[in-house]
Amino acid sequence: MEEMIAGLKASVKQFVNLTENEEEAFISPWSKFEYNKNTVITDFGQTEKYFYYVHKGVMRGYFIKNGIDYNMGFSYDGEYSGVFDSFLDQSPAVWALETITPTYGLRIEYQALMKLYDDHKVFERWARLFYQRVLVGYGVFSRSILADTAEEKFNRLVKQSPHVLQLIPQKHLASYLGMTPETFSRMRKKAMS
Amino acid sequence: MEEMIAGLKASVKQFVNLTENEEEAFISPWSKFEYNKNTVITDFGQTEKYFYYVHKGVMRGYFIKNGIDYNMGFSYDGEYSGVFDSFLDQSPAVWALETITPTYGLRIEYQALMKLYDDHKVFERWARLFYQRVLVGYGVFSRSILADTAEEKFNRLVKQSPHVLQLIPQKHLASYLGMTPETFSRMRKKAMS
DNA sequence: ATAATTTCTTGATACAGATCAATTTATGAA
DNA sequence: TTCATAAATTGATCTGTATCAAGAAATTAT
Repeated sequence: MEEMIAGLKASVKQFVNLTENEEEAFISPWSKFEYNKNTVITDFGQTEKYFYYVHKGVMRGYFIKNGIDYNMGFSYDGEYSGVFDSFLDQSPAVWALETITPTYGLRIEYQALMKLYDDHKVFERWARLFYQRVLVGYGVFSRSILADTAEEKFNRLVKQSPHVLQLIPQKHLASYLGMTPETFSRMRKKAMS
Repeated sequence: MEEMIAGLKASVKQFVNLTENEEEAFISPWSKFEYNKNTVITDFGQTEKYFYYVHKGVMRGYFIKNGIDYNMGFSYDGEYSGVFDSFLDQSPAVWALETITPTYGLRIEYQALMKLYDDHKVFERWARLFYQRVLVGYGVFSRSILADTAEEKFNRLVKQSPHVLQLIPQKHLASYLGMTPETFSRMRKKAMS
């Protein structure tokens, strides 16, 4: 538990510095969560209740169209997670969240986070900076999706996050890159030779 | 000028309420800008100096790969614009911004905006809420790019923003949707019949 | 361990959308 | 207006990736 809290604090301090008071106010509303692998955390149509800090594990955000499963992104150790859009305006989720590996960490409820924003300016800033960073990541991703071939997308993934090839089933990585598992497998073979 | 300021105020008030003091502090650092059509505002490699409020006109964000021009998005009347990632960490732009139509509005310099954030909590909140909304939009866009056919993407665009077909050259809309101008034209023909 | 299920690989074929090319239409300038 | 340039259309062809299919490898459950 102490280790998780230390991790959460460290993640916040990437963005802002906290006084002792602020640190205490920040930590107290978070509670522990833990899920087995392949467990749906937030399903389609549910309203996202929590904002997650993933201490250990991997989650995937995904949606389904015509029975096909599309991954929008993944959350790893030390990152934040949750169905953002549903959480932000407390509306039904149009995409879902589930674990890929056993996952545990800390989470905070909507009202408690709103109270943090209300009570302390520094958390507004933290959130602004965090969302800004997510936005930059989305930009990188959408430029790749728009302009790169399957081979380029595969090579970029391997270069930027080689570890995910062991962590995440290839079918999920494939849909994340906008290709079929078959094409992903072929690109993998090609890259090795 | 007064009309533009009113527009800027209205755009802020979509997200937060301002006291008279805050309103005054907010408005004063913005200055007018105006560009002809097809004018590069921020080029690749430049550092984005401004955050823009587009009062009237259309801008496009784009990048070039292998000599091909890809549009990442557009800004219309009453919206914010700028090369966000470059602006946020004051680093060289990896995508560029230019006008499509004659465009004018208001803009604020990086340091002045940082000062607003420092001085008034409400502007941190405004920015947080604004970036959150942009993020939701990105999600919609990337789900469409990942899972929709050319025909579906075209139909979605027409349904959601029919006016852009008159405003923006088809070649730009085509690349935004991840297809060639030829395919865009064919989808257009198909949709009419 | 062994069976059952799922994931991954590999080959053959199909097709949506890209590319190439030639007109037509629209936009802008002199 | 008329000319020049750029954008859009349309047809013919090509190709990267999807789809279909079947076997191999890896996981998971009993």
